[in-house]
Parts: sequence; C-alpha cells; structure tokens
Amino acid sequence: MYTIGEVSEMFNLSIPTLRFYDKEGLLLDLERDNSGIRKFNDKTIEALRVIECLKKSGMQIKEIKEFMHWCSLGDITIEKRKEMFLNQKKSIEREIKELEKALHMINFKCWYYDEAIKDSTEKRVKNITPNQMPHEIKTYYDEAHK
Amino acid sequence: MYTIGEVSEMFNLSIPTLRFYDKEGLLLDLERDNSGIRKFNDKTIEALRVIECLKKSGMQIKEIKEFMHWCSLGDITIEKRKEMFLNQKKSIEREIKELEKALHMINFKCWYYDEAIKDSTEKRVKNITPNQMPHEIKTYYDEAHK
DNA sequence: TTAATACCTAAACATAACTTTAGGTCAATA
DNA sequence: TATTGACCTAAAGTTATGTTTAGGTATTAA
Repeated sequence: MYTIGEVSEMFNLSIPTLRFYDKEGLLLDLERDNSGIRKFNDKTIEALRVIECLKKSGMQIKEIKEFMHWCSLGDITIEKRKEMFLNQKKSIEREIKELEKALHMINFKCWYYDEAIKDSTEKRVKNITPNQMPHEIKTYYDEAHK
Repeated sequence: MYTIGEVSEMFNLSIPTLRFYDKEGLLLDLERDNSGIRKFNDKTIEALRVIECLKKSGMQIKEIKEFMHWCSLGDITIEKRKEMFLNQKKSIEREIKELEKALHMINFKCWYYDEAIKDSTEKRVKNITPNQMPHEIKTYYDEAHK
C-alpha cells in the first residue's frame, strides 16, 4: 500500500495530477482509508503503468477511462480491449514512422548547418543541388521533400 | 505563388490554422498582394515544411517562431540554428525510444488478450509468471516492468 | 447587376490536461 | 497544547493550439 505522495515520486506525476486521474475515473481500484485518504495498492500501481503507456502512445484521458471501465466489466469485454490495444499498436507504429521522417529532415538540416558553419555563411550550401549532396544526405533530403 | 486555399490543401492544414501561424510570426516571408491577400511563395512553402517537421518533433509554436526569427537575422545565427536542430534530433530520438517502450507494453497486452480470448476469460493468463511466458513476450513484459 | 466564391480581420469560444487556491481534517511531534 | 506535515475537496485559473463567428472586400460568372 502506498500513499499518494509515494506514488507521485514513483511515477514522477504531481499529486494533483494523481487526484485528477482519480477524479476522471482512471483509477477505479483505488481504495481509501477511514478518513478518506487514498491507498494505492498493486492493482492501482499496475493501472498507472498502463495509463503511462497509453498516454505516451497518444491516447486521451476519456478513452483511457473507457478502457478502465471495460476492465471493470470483466471477461465480456476482453475482445474490445484486445482490439483497442491493436489499434494503439498501429497508432504507435504510425507515430514512430512520422518521427523517423522528421528525423530525416533534421539530419539534413544538421548537415546543412555544418556546411554553413564551415563557410561562416549559408551562401554556398544554400545552392547545392540534391545531386551534389553526399549520398546519405541526399537520401534525407529526398525523404523530407517527397 | 499559391493562395491560402491551395496551401491549405497541400499541407492538410486548415485555412484558419495557416492564418494563425502567420499571426504567430511563423511565416516571416509571407507576401501580400495589393488588396492584402496572402501569397505563398517557394520560401514560405519550405518554411511550412520545416514547421511541419518541428511540430511533429514536439516543438512549440513560440520556439519555432524564435527559430524563424533567427533565420531572418542571417548568417550570424547559423550556430544557434545548428544547435537547435541538434537538440531537436536528440529530443526525437528520446521520443522514439519512449514509443518503443510503450510498444513493448502494448505487445505484451496483445499477447495477454490473445491468450484470454482463447480461454474466453482472463483467469488463466492473469496468473502466468514471467518465466512461463513465451520468450519474446517475457522480453516485452520485463521491458515494461523494469 | 446580382450572386457566388475566395479571401480578409478581430475577437470570442473551445478543449485537453493540468495547476493553483482557499479552506479543512488528522496524526505525530516539540 | 500548539504546530507541523501530509493528506483532503471544490472550484477557479492556466496554457497551448487551434476554431468559430460576425462582419467586410474583391473578382468573376450568369
């Protein structure tokens, strides 16, 4: 059993944020003691791990809430939950691809500014055509401009 | 030269969003015709490509604005700009790693629900210990719970 | 000439996800 | 006994990133 302060440290989430998640219905298994103080057990901790993951993958709080609700309904929602994770998987994979595309542009820009720094000016590098670029830089450029 | 409507289609950004970017100082090279209508030239288009990339990589509008301002100051800001792209590169790489971590949890959950679906209940799979999991699933599990 | 279309502005509104504030409880310590 | 520290609530405030609204201009098509 953990207090809200301990959990706050464990997950690097502020205390108000944890209360907010509770209020929003993300922590369905959260217990309270006699005087109303939150007691986080292993189930809630595991829920927070899942929440962390779903948030990172771009899911909104109300969707996570819906998922938590499904969990509370038991075995009849197994297929729904599986489908949700499958969608989330696709969504993360798309996101990673997008980030890799952005990385290509960034790599191109890093090369570009390295060249500019050599000359102390953008003048020369600004006019380089794709065919004059080093091969792997051209690849970045083409990817970013396709 | 493109109109705002054309650019909106090209980048899949709404017309109000483009006007908003302009107002926020992201489109410094944007020209206007006599009657005040925006004319997007190749330089603005390229700026939008960079904006798209920086946004995808998690940068905020006011930081992008600052970068655009640096660009307008010319060669004296080359090093600053290089540094910014280098930081952004690190930031994207961190982000990709985070997403891959989330993907591990998701892959574990997909396996978990596949097993549960086979049984029509979570009862059995819920109690499987890491050592009883298929090897690659255990890897996901360990990664997600480390 | 009138009507449609594509543009313009300023300002208000919307939304998600928190954070801050103001006021209160409760148990342990000086 | 008084104070400190960790918790509680409800409600208001904040921030980023747009979107919507209301009212106006300019060009073209019927």
